Amino acid sequence: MPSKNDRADEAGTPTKSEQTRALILETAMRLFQERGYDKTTMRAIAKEAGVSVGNAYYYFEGKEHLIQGFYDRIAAEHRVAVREVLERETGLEARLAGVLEAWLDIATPYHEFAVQFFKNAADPDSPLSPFSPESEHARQEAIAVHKEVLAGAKTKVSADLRDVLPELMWLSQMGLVLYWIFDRTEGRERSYRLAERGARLTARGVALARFRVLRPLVLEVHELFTDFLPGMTKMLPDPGSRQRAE
Amino acid sequence: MPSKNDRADEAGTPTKSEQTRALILETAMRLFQERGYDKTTMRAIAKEAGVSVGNAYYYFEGKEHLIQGFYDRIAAEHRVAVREVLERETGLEARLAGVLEAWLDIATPYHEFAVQFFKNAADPDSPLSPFSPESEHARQEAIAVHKEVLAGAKTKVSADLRDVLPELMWLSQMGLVLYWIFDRTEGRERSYRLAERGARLTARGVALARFRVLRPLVLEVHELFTDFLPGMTKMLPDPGSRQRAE
DNA sequence: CAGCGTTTTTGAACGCGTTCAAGAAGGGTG
DNA sequence: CACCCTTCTTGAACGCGTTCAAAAACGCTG
Repeated sequence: MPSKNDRADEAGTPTKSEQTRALILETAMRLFQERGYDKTTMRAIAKEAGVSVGNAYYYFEGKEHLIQGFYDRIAAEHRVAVREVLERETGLEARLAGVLEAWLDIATPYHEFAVQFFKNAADPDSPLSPFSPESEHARQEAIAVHKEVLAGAKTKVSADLRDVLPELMWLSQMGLVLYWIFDRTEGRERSYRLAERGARLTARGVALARFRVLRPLVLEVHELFTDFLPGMTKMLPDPGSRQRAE
Repeated sequence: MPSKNDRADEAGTPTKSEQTRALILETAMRLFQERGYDKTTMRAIAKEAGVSVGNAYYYFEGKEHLIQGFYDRIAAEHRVAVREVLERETGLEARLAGVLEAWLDIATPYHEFAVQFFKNAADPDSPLSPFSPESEHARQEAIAVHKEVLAGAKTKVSADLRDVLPELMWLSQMGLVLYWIFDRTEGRERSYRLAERGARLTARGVALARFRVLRPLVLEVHELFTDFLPGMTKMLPDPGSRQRAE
């Protein structure tokens, strides 16, 4: 493993080790873009980067782990794009739609790899899954975006929903991503429409949540998600924790 | 490819070819159960079945395709179990919950392979995906179950919803399956609770759908799904666009 | 039965992801 | 500098899924 105590200096000069690691990662991402994931072999990556195959495995646990680079890149670009949207918009619907559409915009060039991405997401044991403990940080950041979407909106949100809604919105964003992966329409047109519609639906749902008739339904939703959402993040690896809420 | 015109006789004596095919499939499924998917090699399957590796590839396109057997098996068992439930129950909630819980019961022994399953589901190009054209038949059958759940229930269902609801219910069943795959609790306890809660939520949602305030929301949901659900099944393959890498 | 096209079967060979034992570089310490 | 310990690098070798050219078995027709 790369050493833990190298003079990394937080944004100082990168170590030799760090340079090698970065070189391998960048080469891999370039080749993935050029040839696609499957057609890019570990041997080719190593050769192109001027290192040995074994060396690539010294820095990365396996081929799949090299796509983490895309994940980080998209997340970073999304954070920037989101800032602009949230400074501009004040309505809940517009804010949510903006966030979702920004994601679609940014992810466009990577649509091809998204499948590979998702194959990992499908494996609960993979550290690359969005539900894995290793992704906890990224997941929390993504949820934080939705907290801000909600917090900055003029729309009043019922107290019941305020806690769970961001996680719910993140989950439905994952749903959108899933749809997008399967979307073969020109320019992912349908995904954009789904984002727009989904945002509208969410906004209207939130607006309606204060009506009396909806009380039981809102409660139901609330219970469902407080019960199962935190469970989702916690139920995976976890040494000996049992359920709490009834 | 195995010949198309063998004297299969619809439930008559199986051809030699069919026997070999079945032998390979059964051997594979047995070994998958005994050792798990990854630890079962194609060589081992062939050896155990007393055929050559190449022969296995003559009947099945690849290793993944051998898990289709589980898919069919679960579906068949589920149809039987569902019939009992639907004869017994009359309330929408109980019917839906029964159907979902029956699925969980039946799928229990296969939880281990579910991941593999889902990795295929994640690939839009894989014929094993529940969204693929090849799965059309199985999907329609599954949706038909939900149509019956709805049709046989005493609960009145608003006309708007009647058309899309079965597909929606199927989709949320897929969601449950996803949750179940990730569920590591003892006896998949949480999945059962999610099924129960989900059924309750659905039933209450349907019951409330006739209130006036909800008009716009219901319409929204309706439009969303008529727009995107049939699209989902139709947008994938398309006539001319077979491209599949060579 | 001989001849011939089709279906089925074979197993060596290929390409790829991954592992690992062995060696090279680096960097302290006396 | 000589020593040793850690970090890094190497590439041959392994196991597996998959392919394919060639052989065998089958089934039909004259």
